[in-house]
Amino acid sequence: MNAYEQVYAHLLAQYGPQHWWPADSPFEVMVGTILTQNTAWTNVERAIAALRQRQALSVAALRDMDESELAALIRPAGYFNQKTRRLKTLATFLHARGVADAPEQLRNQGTLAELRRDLLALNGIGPETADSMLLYALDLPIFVIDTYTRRLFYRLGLLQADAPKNTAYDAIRQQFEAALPQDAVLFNEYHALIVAHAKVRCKKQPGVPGCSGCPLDCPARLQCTPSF
DNA sequence: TACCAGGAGAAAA
DNA sequence: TTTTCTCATGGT
Repeated sequence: MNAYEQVYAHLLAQYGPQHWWPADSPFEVMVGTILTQNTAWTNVERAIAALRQRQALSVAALRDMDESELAALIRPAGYFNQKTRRLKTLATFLHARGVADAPEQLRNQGTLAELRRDLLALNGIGPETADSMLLYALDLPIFVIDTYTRRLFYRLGLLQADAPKNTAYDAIRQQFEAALPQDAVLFNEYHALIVAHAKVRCKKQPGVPGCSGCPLDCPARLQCTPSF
């Protein structure tokens, strides 16, 4: 068992299955990936709830909706003007691809690499958002790299350097994918567990060398000694 | 009050 | 090419 598999086993044992993504449909996942950009999930939930109340969680509804109304609905998620444009772009894309009624069918329209390229070409969809859609909405085996992933694996010494957010995304992703079986279910659970771990707050003696309060690194952002 | 939260794109250096 | 700025709300 390599280091990446050991970390996964550790996280799964500690936190259990996370059952991500928290959504009722693949399209809701796609909407959520945009709404959660640089935003706490609790705020996204408010926006999703408003969209559901308005029966707007469909490609057609988002395409047809007035921009000002859409912006008002997603206001709790922040960046509402930006995200309004991004949701409109996504809905227009899915409609153009002929999958407005079943967005999950997008997965049958090309290889993983082709679909990723097409999503990245859309304004407002970067690597993390595209990969979240591919993994959590389309069940395709691609590993999502986010801030939590970088921080945890840098602290564990499994990443060479704490690379800036705008660089080395694909290099880090490929490092994970090379070390693990190409399994969407595994990638799904692994990333969700990393997020679950990041949200935990250390309650023991953080900052003390050798602190055993955390199994991997200190979620309190302090310098507990990483251990397996 | 200041900072952070499941980023991305444009502008500036 | 790399770094900085902008977008914005809600919780702590």
